[in-house]
Amino acid sequence: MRSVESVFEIIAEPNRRAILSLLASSQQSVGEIEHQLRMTQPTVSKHLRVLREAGFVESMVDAQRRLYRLKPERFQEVDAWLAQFRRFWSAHVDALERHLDRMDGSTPRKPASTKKKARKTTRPNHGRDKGETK
Amino acid sequence: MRSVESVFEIIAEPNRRAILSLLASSQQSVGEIEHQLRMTQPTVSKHLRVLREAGFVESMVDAQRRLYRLKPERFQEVDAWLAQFRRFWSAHVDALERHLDRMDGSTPRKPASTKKKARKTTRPNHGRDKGETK
DNA sequence: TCCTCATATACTACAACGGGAATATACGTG
DNA sequence: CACGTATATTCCCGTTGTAGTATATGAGGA
Repeated sequence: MRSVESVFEIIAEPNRRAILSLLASSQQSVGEIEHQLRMTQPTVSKHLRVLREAGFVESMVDAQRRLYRLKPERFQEVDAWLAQFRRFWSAHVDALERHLDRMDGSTPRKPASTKKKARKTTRPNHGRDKGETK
Repeated sequence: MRSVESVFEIIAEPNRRAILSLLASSQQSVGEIEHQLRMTQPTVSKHLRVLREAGFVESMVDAQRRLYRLKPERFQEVDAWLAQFRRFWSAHVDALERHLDRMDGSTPRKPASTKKKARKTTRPNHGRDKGETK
C-alpha cells in the first residue's frame, strides 16, 4: 500500500485528473462519474480509492451510493510546490489578481451551480516555439 | 518516444522535481546536479533529457559542459490546471496576496490595482472530516 | 594525434501501474 | 429473505518507467 504517495504521482494519471475536474463542478456518485467519463465501474472505483486515500476527495454515503467531493488540502500542496517557480513567470501577476477578485464570492452549499463564465482566464500559453531537444 | 507527455507525468518523478528545484536557484551543469543530488550521471542525464524534451528546461553549451536552466512555460500549465480548484481553498486567500506583494517588485510596469480588498473569510466547510476510507 | 573529462545513449532487468473480467459486499425493496 | 442496484475488491496480464552498468560521442589540452 503506497500510502505515502506524493501529490504529483496521484495527479499524474489522466483519468484521475478527469475525475477531479468533474468533481470540481459538483459532487458526483460513482455511477455518474462512470457514465460521464466513459470509464468502467471498477476503474472509477479504483481511481476513487487512490484519490480518497491520498486525501483529494472524500465520500458520503447516500443509500447504496457514495457521493464523492473534493477536499482542498492536497491541491494546496501542488500550489506550494509551484510557488518556488512563480518568479519565472511573474509577467502574469494580474492574472493572479483577477483570481482574488473571483474568489471572495460566496461558497455555494447546494448544487445551485450558477455556472457563469466569469472573465477570461489566463491563456495557458503553450508557446510552441523553438525546439531545442538537441 | 513519448513526446506528448503531460506536464503532470513529468513532474511526478521525485528526482525530476529535485532537479527542477535545484535549477530554481540557479542554472547548473550536469555534474553539479549529479553531485548535489547524489544521483548517478546517467540518471541525471536521462531525467534532464525528459525535462528538456518536455520544455521544462533548456541547455546551453559551455565547453564540454552543458548548463541547464528552467523554462517557465510548462509550469504555467500546472498553474492553469490548478486554477479550477482554487475556489476550494479560498480560506487562504491572503497567502496569495502575500504572493502578489512579493512579486510586484520584480515585475514590469503594472499600475497595479490596490491589492487590499475586503476579505470575508468564507469558510468553505472542508473542515473536520477525516474518517471515511471505507 | 592521443588522452581525459563531461555528457549522452544503449541495453537489460525489475517493479509498479492501469485495465478488464469476475466476484464480493452493502443497501433498499418487494 | 430473495433480488436488483450500486460500489468495492481481487486476480491476472500487458505496458511503461526507472535504475544500473557499460559504452559511445564530443570537446579541450598535451
